[in-house]
Amino acid sequence: MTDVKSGVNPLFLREDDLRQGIELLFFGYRDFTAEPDAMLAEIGLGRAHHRAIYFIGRNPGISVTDLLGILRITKQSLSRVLGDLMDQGFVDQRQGTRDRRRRLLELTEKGVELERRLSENQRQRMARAYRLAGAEAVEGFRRVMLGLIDDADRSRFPAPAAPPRVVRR
Amino acid sequence: MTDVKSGVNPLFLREDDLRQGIELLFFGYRDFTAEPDAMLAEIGLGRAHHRAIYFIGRNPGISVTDLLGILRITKQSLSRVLGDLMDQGFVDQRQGTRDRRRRLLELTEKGVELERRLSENQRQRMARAYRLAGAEAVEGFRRVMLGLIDDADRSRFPAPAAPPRVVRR
DNA sequence: ACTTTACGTCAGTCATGTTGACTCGAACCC
DNA sequence: GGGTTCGAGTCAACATGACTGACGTAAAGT
Repeated sequence: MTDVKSGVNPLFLREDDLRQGIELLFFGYRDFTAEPDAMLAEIGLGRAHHRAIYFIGRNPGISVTDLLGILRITKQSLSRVLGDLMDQGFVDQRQGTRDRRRRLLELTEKGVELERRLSENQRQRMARAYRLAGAEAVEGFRRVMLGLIDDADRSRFPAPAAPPRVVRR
Repeated sequence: MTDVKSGVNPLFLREDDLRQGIELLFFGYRDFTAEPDAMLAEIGLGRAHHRAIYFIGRNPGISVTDLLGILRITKQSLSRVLGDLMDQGFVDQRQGTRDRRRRLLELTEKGVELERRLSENQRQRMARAYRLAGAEAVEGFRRVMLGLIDDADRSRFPAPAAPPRVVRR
């Protein structure tokens, strides 16, 4: 598949459209994470801590194994991150009742506050993008991103009850 | 999970819609990079090398400074990466003619081949997502992603050539 | 002539990931 | 009851990709 630029692609998609998608993802992700990264650096934490805090906040009482499944890193890596977060009082563990082997993770009040500060930045950036693009575009964004995600994780995103709506100010 | 999301959001968008966007980006990026990362690991390179190769291929003759501007990393970091790529014969440098301080970067034939292999995977994933989502969704994806990107880099993405769909408001 | 720019390099540090091996206690199964 | 699997944690060693800071050199700009 050599680059016959304006030629017909068997997928009906032009090479440049695909490349543009790749680049949008690169630049989008880069800019999406830059500001929270800077905030985290100030308190000696990194992006990995943000991810852990985010998903614990999103799934209170999640087990270590389930969190590993989301993050797709090794338990040794996560262990270091969780250790930092627990030492600094952002995260608490409690033993599972039904299965006492499980350590269920929760944000402390301090953790909730940090999560809010970090994600607020990203929510605002996302909100700005949604507002600029319009409601219809948001649904398109959702559909394309879903297509990029492995089947295994697609189920984390149920179809919206009502289409994500942009509320006029 | 117990999502006790308190009622009113100071933003104009529902909290959950924004969170879903954040998560789509996280999972999408994670899955988008996983396979090329695995290929790179086999030849002792990493994601940083892929990024350099990609943008050199995309901008043949780009200067080191310009590449730094795209990647937003330090010259020391890029230097290591470029060194690896030049040692292994994926990238060539030539001196600028107008400005002889500049080192203009280009992929060798071997570099082009590697870039093709790596990005082919991502192009196919992107093509699949585009096909599943449909043409209209692709435009929406483009618009939302653009909104996530810092103003400074927005200009890298000119409006699509085909239907210059003017959206007001 | 002086300053700035483009690039490179040396040296040290940090964050985040990896493999592999091992322990411990709880749960599961025959 | 006993053996095995599972969830979690730990120790050790290592790779990668980022960072800061300092310094050097050559070319271009003023």
